[in-house]
Amino acid sequence: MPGANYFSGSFTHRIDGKGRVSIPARFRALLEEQGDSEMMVIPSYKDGVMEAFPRRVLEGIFERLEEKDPQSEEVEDLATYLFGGANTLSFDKDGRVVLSPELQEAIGVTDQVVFMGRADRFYLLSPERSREVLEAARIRSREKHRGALARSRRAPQVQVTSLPDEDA
Amino acid sequence: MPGANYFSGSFTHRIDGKGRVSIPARFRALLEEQGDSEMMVIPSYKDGVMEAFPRRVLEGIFERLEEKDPQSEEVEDLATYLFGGANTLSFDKDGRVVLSPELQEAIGVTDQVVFMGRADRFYLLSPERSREVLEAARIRSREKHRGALARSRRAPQVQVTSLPDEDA
DNA sequence: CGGGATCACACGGGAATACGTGGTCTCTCA
DNA sequence: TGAGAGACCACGTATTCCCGTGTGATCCCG
Repeated sequence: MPGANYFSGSFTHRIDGKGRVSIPARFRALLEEQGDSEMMVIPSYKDGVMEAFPRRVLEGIFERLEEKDPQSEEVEDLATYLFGGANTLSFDKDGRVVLSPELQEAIGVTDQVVFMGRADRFYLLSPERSREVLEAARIRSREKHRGALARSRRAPQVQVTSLPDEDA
Repeated sequence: MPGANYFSGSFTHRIDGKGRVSIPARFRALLEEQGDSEMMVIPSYKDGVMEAFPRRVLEGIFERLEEKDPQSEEVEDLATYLFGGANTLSFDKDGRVVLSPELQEAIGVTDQVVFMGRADRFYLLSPERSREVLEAARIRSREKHRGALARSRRAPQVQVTSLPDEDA
């Protein structure tokens, strides 16, 4: 898969007795493409969810904010949050990372984790939580953005596009 | 048909014991033209329907929205829905993808799938559902867009209206 | 205009490979 | 010396490759 730019898809993997999990091969490839054999993990503002980034992405987020407003309190807090709360998980030759007991507890997992792609990052969460998150996002997207998917760049002329959604 | 820009037509293909299906040659050609040997599949708002895109189209949808309003909750949700709910199906040298059992269940298929072109994307659904969707669209088209086809000089009527399968 | 040869494409199956998963062994550091 | 981390290995299943076959479509030439 040459040049996949984003993390996408959901993958459920097993945690072994030592707390190890395989990173989905596709995610791993993307991470390695971006540099190192590691990922940064910080707690999401969403409950029971951790966010994982390639280091560069995390640093990029910070740098962009800092440029805009170097000394603001907001940036201060963010820096503390990002770097203080971050965990660097480097993966071994087999492409696995170790989830510490604290990490596991934070997302309420014991023997399975879900890796859920989310554009330039991905989530780590429990299977149950993943269903909730996905379903909530789907419903809210549908309400607020009805047609967002339909409104594509090259709007077809004649065809069925502007039809009201059916399902019902 | 060199340079066809849109997915059009309906094709019913068989799912083999391993869950593989051949992508209609025309669709495949269009997909490869747009980049890689893969397609992104996400659940449609329509019930029992999956939507398939070239990856770039999906990414484009996201990027356009993100530019407009990077941190809004709506964009957050959409990103989660799009990327978390997506499946990347890359096709093999023979132009086939595998539909996971979950995918098959989501659209209620067991041994046959319909690929239904829809402009810049296409649908995956069961034969029965495809008839429903098509017929519903046809009827609503007629009500709301009465004359649309007649008015457009170049629009080939056949393409949109006919539509029993193009293949056998 | 017809009828045979050729080609493209959908489909099936066996073989090779990738990937997730479990275990062991060693090295390190307290 | 014991606990934990990391490297290394081993295995089974699932995915991908690769080749073969049939059938329908297309082309070609009489």
